[in-house]
Formats: sequence, structure tokens, C-alpha cells
Amino acid sequence: MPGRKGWLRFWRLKKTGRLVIPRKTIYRLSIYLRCLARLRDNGLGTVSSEALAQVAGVKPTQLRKDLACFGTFGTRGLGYDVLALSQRIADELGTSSLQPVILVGVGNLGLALVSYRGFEKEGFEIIAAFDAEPKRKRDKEIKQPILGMEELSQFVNENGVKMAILSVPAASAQAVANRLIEAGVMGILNFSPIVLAVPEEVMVNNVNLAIELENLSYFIHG
Amino acid sequence: MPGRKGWLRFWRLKKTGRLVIPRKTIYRLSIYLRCLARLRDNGLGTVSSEALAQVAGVKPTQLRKDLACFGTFGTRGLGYDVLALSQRIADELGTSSLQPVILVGVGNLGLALVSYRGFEKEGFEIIAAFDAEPKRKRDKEIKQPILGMEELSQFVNENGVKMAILSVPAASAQAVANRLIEAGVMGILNFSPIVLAVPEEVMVNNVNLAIELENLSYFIHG
DNA sequence: AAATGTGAAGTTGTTCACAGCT
DNA sequence: AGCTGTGAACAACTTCACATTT
Repeated sequence: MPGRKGWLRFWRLKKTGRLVIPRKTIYRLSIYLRCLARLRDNGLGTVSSEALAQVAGVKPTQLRKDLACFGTFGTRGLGYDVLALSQRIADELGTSSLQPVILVGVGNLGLALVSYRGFEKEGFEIIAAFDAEPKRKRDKEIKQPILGMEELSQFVNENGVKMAILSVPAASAQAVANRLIEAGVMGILNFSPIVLAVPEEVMVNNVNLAIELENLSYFIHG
Repeated sequence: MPGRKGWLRFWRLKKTGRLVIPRKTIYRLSIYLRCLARLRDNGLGTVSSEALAQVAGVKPTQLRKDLACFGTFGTRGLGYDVLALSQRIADELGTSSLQPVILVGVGNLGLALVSYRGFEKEGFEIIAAFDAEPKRKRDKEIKQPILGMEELSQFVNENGVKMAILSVPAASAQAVANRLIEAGVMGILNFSPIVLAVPEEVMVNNVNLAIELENLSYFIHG
């Protein structure tokens, strides 16, 4: 018997007819995509796994294994077509269409995130922000509307929002997450420093800046 | 033969007389530490691996294995002393002392990070910021000085800075990283969307917000 | 009875080595 | 000759099962 998780993967393969791509590979595909974009800007037409891996900071064999998850499209002796590979990875990631995102918690960090240019460049748009005190005076003007929490459910429903950025204080994070999920949000990018309890079908990615620093600190001190 | 990495771990164990703790375990220790702090605030004196694991979002056995890396201090039949365990983990992480950090790149995101309260609460202080245009008018007043890039080396040297937050545009990220490393910085928290090439002894943690969103998007679309 | 600590088993992820194209 | 694609080996990580202690 292949064990519970192995079995799950097998089952999904059968059910969807598509091989399941490991989480870590998905992360790296995003990186490859950005590297390919830069190579294309530099006028490169083809690239070897060795060269691309170098730029992406991984080993060539790992790159090839990652790509093998969803097909084979290099030419032996030559390498990969930069444009074709970009397209194929973008398809796989489903990044072709622009995704609407909301942000909850317009404090210090939240305010910076709503106006962060890095998102829009990459196919995401924060279409609205929510806060318990939407009218409070803030340091900066932003182009998105800041709405009150009571409008959240309706807004999520009407706009088909599936993803949210959560930047509220720890104390209210779980409660807000619950409301988001109830309203239909399926993915949360969580900046608050607690571990959210969510149903299995909801995906949470945590970004904890203090932990990242603590981690660095540990490894450099020796 | 145990292979290259296994051998390295063995070697470090012999050399330092201390067991090497896996990277992922270190991350989780940081999480446990925060959970323990909350439990303590709630007046808990002892906690079982089951309860703590629940709060931290891991399995009880994993928690116990993680702790086993650097000793044994639970009491069977009872659990762990919250205070003692906190102290022990903090010691292990070396978070006792306050670490000076600098930030380079006072743009949109950088400005938010310098005034982010989440850092100082957890033992880190951003003592100065650097930018190619230090005098440019910004949306917000910050308490730290904004210095020009030409002052970076000297400042790092004089203040014994070992960690830096890098939030400059992709185009200049590698060049700035090189200057930081040359000046003596050993750990970089990198917000710019490229993979930095650094010497082996320098540690880089990447935070790429666009990739986190892309990742969420992939897994929720199905 | 309740909970830890840990060897063994299981699972996932990475790297090697080389066959097979172009 | 050069480079991809991949089974097999290897290493890391997680979970199980249970002996052990309070």
C-alpha cells in the first residue's frame, strides 16, 4: 500500500487526468518564469537548462525534473526555446488572466501593500481595501477605496473575489479570516504573526517578516 | 559513504560539538516561540505537545522531534513548562540580544518596512536606511536617518551591522547586494524579485510577494 | 492514565548517471 | 558534441508505533 498521501496523489492523478505538481516546484516555476522574461529582454532566443538554472539559483537537473512534471519541450543538443517555455509555464500556472484581490487591514504595512507596484506588474490587482476604521486619516492617498468591514461579504460575492491579503493585528486575524472564508475567499496571503486555522480547501501562505529576520540571525551568528 | 551533505552535517557536529538543527526546524522553533508567548499571556503554566502543536499548526510528533534536536525537557505524563521551554528555544535561536539591521531602498515598500512595528517587538531594530536619493521627498516622516549609498560601507563597519533588508528595484539589487557583502553584511532579507548570487557564507532569505500570490492563485484555481 | 522521547518506517524532494536525441 | 529526459540512488523530512517515565 502506498500510504495515505501517496494514495491521495495517485487518486488526484486518476481523477483529473493531470499529474500533480509539487508545491515547491510551483514556487520554482514562478522563478523560472521571471528569469525567462529577463533573458528574453536581453534578446536570448534559446537557453540551456544549465544557463537558466544558474540564473534561477538551482541545479540544472532540478530544473529539468521540474519541467518534466508537465511535458517535454526542450530540444536535445540545443536547449529550450525561451518564448515557448515562458508561454508553457505561464499556462501551467494559470497566470494568463488578471486576478482581483482585496486587502484587509489598512495599517502601516497594509497601506504600503495596496500601493505596491510589484503586484500589478505581475497580473494581480488589489481592487479594494477593508478596515475596521475606514475613515481614519492615513499618511498617504491611495487609489483604491477603503471600505468598512460590514461591506466585506457583499463585495466579495459581487466581485467574485477569491484571494485576500490579510494584514490585521494578531488579535483579530483569526476572526477576520473566518469572515473572509465565509464570504467565499479561497486563498489568503497572511501577514499577521499567527497560524490561521482554516478548512482544508482554503489555502494560506504565510509571510512573517520577524521570523525571516530571526532565521537569518540564527544562521549568520554561526 | 554518507554523501556530501550528510557528511557536512556530521562534520559540523564533530567540530562544534552541537547537533545541527535543520533549517525547517528553525523556522518552526520561531513559530513555537510565538505560540508559547501567547499561551503564557493566557496564564498557562504547562502545555502538552498536542496542545502546542495544535496552535502552531503542526503534528504533535513533529513538535517533539523538533525539540529533541537540542535536548529533552518535558515531563512525561504532564507536558512542557511554558516558561522554561520559551527560554530554552529563545536561547537556541540566539534571540536574546537585540540585533541592529539596516534597510536599503527607501521606496514604496521600504518606507513601510522601516516603520513596521512588528520588527522592534521581536528584538530587531532598523537603525538606519539608505537610498540612492536620500533627500527625495517622501510620503511619511520616519525616525531613522536616511543616508546616501556612499555612506554605507563606513556605517556598516562602525556599527557592526550584520543584517540588511534589501528593497531596491530588480535592476540594482545585485549591485547593492555586492556592496553590502563587501562591507561585511552576512545576512540579507531580499524583497527584490531576483535571485541574488552571493558567496556561500552569506545567507539570503527571499520574500517575493508576487510569487506568493501567484502560488495561491495556482492552488485555488484547482 | 497521560504524555514524552525515539527507533523504524514511510514519504517527499534532490542529485546522479547515463541513455537517447538532434 | 552537446544537451535533454529519466530511472535509480540518495538525502531530508515526516509520521508511526511503542517503550518509558511521571
